[in-house]
Amino acid sequence: MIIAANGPFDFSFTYDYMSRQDDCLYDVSDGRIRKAEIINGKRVLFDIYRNDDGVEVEVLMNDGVSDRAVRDYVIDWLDLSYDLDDFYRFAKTDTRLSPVVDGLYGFRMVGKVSIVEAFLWAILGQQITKSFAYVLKRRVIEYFNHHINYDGGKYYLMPAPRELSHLSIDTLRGMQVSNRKAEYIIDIMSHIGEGTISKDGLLAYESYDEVLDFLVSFRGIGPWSANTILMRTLKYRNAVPIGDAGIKNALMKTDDLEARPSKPYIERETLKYGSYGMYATVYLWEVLVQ
DNA sequence: TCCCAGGCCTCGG
DNA sequence: CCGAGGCATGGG
Repeated sequence: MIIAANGPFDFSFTYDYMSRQDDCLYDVSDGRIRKAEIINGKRVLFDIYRNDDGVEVEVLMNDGVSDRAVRDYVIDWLDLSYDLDDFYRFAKTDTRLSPVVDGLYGFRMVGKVSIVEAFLWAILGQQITKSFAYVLKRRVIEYFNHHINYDGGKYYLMPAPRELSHLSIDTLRGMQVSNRKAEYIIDIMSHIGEGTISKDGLLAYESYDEVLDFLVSFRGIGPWSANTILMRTLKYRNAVPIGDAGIKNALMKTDDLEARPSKPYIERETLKYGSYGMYATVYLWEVLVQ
């Protein structure tokens, strides 16, 4: 199955980006990204890899997920439906973004389709280094040991929200998750398990402001966490995680600042990007890569 | 030792 | 509404 993008897409950037993460929910090797997932309640394992017309998907194991559902999943995951040229037209007019997008033609945001994963990551990722956050994520997911075995490999699946909400504080503390984060995870996952929070419910909101207010009403979800979810999962093109350490460092570099920029500075500079704020953020993060 | 990591909550003014 | 302090842990 071949999927074309709406505008430019270069799989090698997706591949490089994913290679730099230490995410236990996919494997990267030999030009392929392999992922196990539960779609519509059924397990599936598939590879994605470069194709001249976009990205090729090869299903390796399937409990009955339709091709259409796998296709929609990949489009969502790799953000293939977004009109990236529209962003580029804007970026070329901006002195800060113009050099940043140069050399990254066809780089797209890697999304998080699962809200369970998105909330878990938003909480675990707070304050600590990304590499440590990935260690914590791995510990939580490996604890449940849901996986698909294939060709000698083991491919992990996200646990269900109710499984996560039934974890004890002590179990999470044993994984070196902080006390407060443990509380947040258990609470949020019980909301997802009960349906108070659902992807459809979040997608049904009319405006950015409304869904942001709803998200930050939960303990443990602040502006940064809410905006990471708005970006990667709900695809709000104006979402920017103000206060993010990566944005601070990126702006310090692009704007040649002596010190780390203040929150008002970041807010002012990213707000003017409007509906391009999300992709501006995604590209600014890349200036910190080597 | 101190500061920073893909922050957030609580509390005192 | 705003700023300070605490939280957990690893790395420079």
